[in-house]
Amino acid sequence: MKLLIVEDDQFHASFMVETVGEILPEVSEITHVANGGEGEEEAKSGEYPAVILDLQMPGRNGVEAARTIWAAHPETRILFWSNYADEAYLRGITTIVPETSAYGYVLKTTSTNRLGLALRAVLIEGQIMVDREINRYHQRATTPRSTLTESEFSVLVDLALGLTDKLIADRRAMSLRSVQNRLLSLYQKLEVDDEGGAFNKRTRAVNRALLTRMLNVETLIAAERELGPWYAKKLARSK
Amino acid sequence: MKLLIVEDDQFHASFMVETVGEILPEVSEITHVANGGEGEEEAKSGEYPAVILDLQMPGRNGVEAARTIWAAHPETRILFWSNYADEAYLRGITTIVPETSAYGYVLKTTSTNRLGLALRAVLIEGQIMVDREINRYHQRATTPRSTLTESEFSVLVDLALGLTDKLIADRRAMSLRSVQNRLLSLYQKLEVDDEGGAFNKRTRAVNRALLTRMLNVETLIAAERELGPWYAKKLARSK
DNA sequence: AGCTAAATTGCGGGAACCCGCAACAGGTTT
DNA sequence: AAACCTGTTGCGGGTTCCCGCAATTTAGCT
Repeated sequence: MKLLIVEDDQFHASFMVETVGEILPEVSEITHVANGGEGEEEAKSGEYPAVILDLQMPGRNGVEAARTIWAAHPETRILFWSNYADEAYLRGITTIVPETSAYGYVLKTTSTNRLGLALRAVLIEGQIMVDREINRYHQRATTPRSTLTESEFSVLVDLALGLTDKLIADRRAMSLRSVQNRLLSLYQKLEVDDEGGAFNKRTRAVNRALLTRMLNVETLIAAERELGPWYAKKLARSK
Repeated sequence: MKLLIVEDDQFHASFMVETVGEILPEVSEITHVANGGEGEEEAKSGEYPAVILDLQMPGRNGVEAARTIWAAHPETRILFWSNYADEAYLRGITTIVPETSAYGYVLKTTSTNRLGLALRAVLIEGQIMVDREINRYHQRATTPRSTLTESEFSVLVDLALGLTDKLIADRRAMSLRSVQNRLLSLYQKLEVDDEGGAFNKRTRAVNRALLTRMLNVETLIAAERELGPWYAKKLARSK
């Protein structure tokens, strides 16, 4: 079985190569590339039933790479690993993972034991496995900040891109007032409080989302790339 | 000579220990801790003339750790190393480095050669050394986006914290209109354009600053911690 | 001291934002 | 069928933001 490793940090890459060598005798050949673009290129061949993807990389990040890989080969099993337990990543992954495939998400700080377990479970057995450290964010109803719905999240992204209410309404195909309602519930869930005119709710919400790792810069970069074409088309349409 | 290494990634830490062992025979003893808080604690003893600090760490980050270390022992030589060439880090460092000391800033992706050079130059010779990849950001007048002044930057931080114009004016001790002038020049330098009502300049500016790495989340976390006490005092005052 | 460029502040108004109130639709429960 | 919960939309007005205009202060230079 051939395995593709996409990882820009050479120390982490060599550690991963070594670990896989020890734990997965099924793997006959390991290819290692150092960024998302090369990873997509390499995976295009369809020779890799299993891929390990770093999430934060210069250029195209892991989620974007996964999207194009899965678009061409939906059965590919992908193990993501990352420095951070950002909810934004998990959200990005779960919305693009195909039914037919398997994925995993482990932190780089996990023990070698748990990493080995994930390697086997996801890449060999085709299970879905998410590090409990990450999952913690996803479903703790105990905290005041509850999870966002899908539509709330997309409005949050647009907000963080710096769009006006009107343009968000346009993009997400809803009325202006609905957008503002979404924002209202966002403010509540992010615990954004006016405090008597001390805070600008709009930017404060972005701040809270970033600090709670509900949103991250990589996601914004990717979102910006998606916004570009849409906006250009809109301009052409309105002329 | 005793050396303190503060680094949360174990692979990077062991690589650094190894490299130092090879390149700096002057170092007789290496202590390694895994986060900023422990680093400050360890450095309090004053036994370390030289420190190597990772910048992004869970909990207290490298810039904050450096501040407390330098506050107690201003002659300490500190080499920062980081995954990212964020202008925000460099700005944070240059504003706190004491006259009597030396510092360096290298990327984790630099060659072992250059890293060795920096180790010797900064920790042994007491020079100041900044990776050219980072310095690039600092002083390229050629790009449309020119560098921010100190006061523009502080307004940018407050903006990203989600404060209103009024509160920024209060905090930075200037008039409301001045704050707005600062914002105006910020918008220009960050190339924030209204585009006929499509963008909210406020959030768009934060977005641009984050994507160009002029600002980063770690800086925001630190800024939030500074804001807290001031705001509490203000509330008490106004009562 | 005197002159000029740059920065600071006040004023005013148009636009966007924030949100309470209220009407309405679709789906679920009783 | 009636009550109910959730999500969408319009309207109105109070607030903040954005910025042109103009007067004033500060900083830098001769």
